[in-house]
Amino acid sequence: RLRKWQERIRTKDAGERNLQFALSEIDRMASALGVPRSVREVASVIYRRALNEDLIRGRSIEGVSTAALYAACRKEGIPRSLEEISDVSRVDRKEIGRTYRYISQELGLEMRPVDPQKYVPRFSSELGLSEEVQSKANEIIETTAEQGLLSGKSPTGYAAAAIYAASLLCNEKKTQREVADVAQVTEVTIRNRYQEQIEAMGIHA
Amino acid sequence: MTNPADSIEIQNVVASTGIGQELDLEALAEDLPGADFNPDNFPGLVYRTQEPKAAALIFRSGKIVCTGAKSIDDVHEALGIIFEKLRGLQIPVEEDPDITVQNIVSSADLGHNLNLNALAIGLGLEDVEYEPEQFPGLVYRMDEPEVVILLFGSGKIVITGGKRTDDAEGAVEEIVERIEGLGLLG
DNA sequence: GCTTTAAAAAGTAAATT
DNA sequence: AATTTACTTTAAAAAGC
Repeated sequence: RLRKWQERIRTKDAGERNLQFALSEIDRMASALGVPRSVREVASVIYRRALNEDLIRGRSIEGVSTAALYAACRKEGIPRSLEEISDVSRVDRKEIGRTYRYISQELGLEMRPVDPQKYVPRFSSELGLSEEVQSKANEIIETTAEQGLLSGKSPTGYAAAAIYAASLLCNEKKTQREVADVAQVTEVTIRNRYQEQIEAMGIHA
Repeated sequence: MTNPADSIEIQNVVASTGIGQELDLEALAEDLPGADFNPDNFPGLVYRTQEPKAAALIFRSGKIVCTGAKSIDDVHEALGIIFEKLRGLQIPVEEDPDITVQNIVSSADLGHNLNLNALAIGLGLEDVEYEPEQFPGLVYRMDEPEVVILLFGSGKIVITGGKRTDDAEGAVEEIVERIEGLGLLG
């Protein structure tokens, strides 16, 4: 009987330690990403729910923690791309993506696709672009997305192209390379999305 | 107007069968020109047929998986060639081994561009997986027929998971109906 | 879970030229 | 900057780790 007691305590302690580890990892990654405390709390709730629903079996605590943080950023409207998330996680991009899809489905998070406009403020400020450029970029995104141009395209590449186009239109030009670097996409992607967007906008240049 | 169902093309058929005879794959790898066998990587021996083009995975148990064929007839033809090759090597092969189709992959064209964002919400976020950051297609799991459909912005789609030829027809009919019901098709 | 096989869709990426 | 090659997703079977 004493053995069972000890086992229970040991198990409870292990579970407690794992939870603490997960929460500290979420905290560490959230700090590295510079996201507000509210996002960490949402991520913690998602992680605890995943734990309660037994979704961690066969998956690493790190992977679920990272996926929970990725989901929390999106839920709170300040998304980080998988690329950015994987920069602060020890889990690779592919694993984060598949774990996110799994917990999202199982917990019924009903996440909506990321709106590229959500990336505009952060990318733009990193590039030192004005409010005017941001408004223009948002206008480009909204208008062209309505025309169906967004289907299947990566939100970061889409936002990057719109910011690049807006910087040209507002005479605050940034190079494709500069925008590509902050958005973590290639210049080729920016070029392709940019061409489609200006054509859809019926823009001169 | 062209019917989307008429655009359906089978792209790949996966089937399984068995010759009812254990095999020495090491020896078979020697006797079958072009056979790939790396037991350290994978327990099956890989053999490819040229016409019809297909690939077979042959296992020690005598069970065989055939994939890559463009039709069910091609599956039978490719496996028939393999059966004959084995018989030619003095390996006893059952008269007419049962061949079971396990999966059919088809492609089709709905003929109109699709707004995948609207579609994800319209079809119900519950049954849909749309993560354009990871993959450009919207993944929709259909109950009847039980298949998985990948929908793209171009209106092109992929139907997979079905075991019968008419599953693709049923799936296209159903998805067109659902999308039209949402007013999201052209 | 993973390993291997094949095929389509479209986006993204990296290596060559 | 154009080409080529390659990887992302879906399904399914096989034997074994």
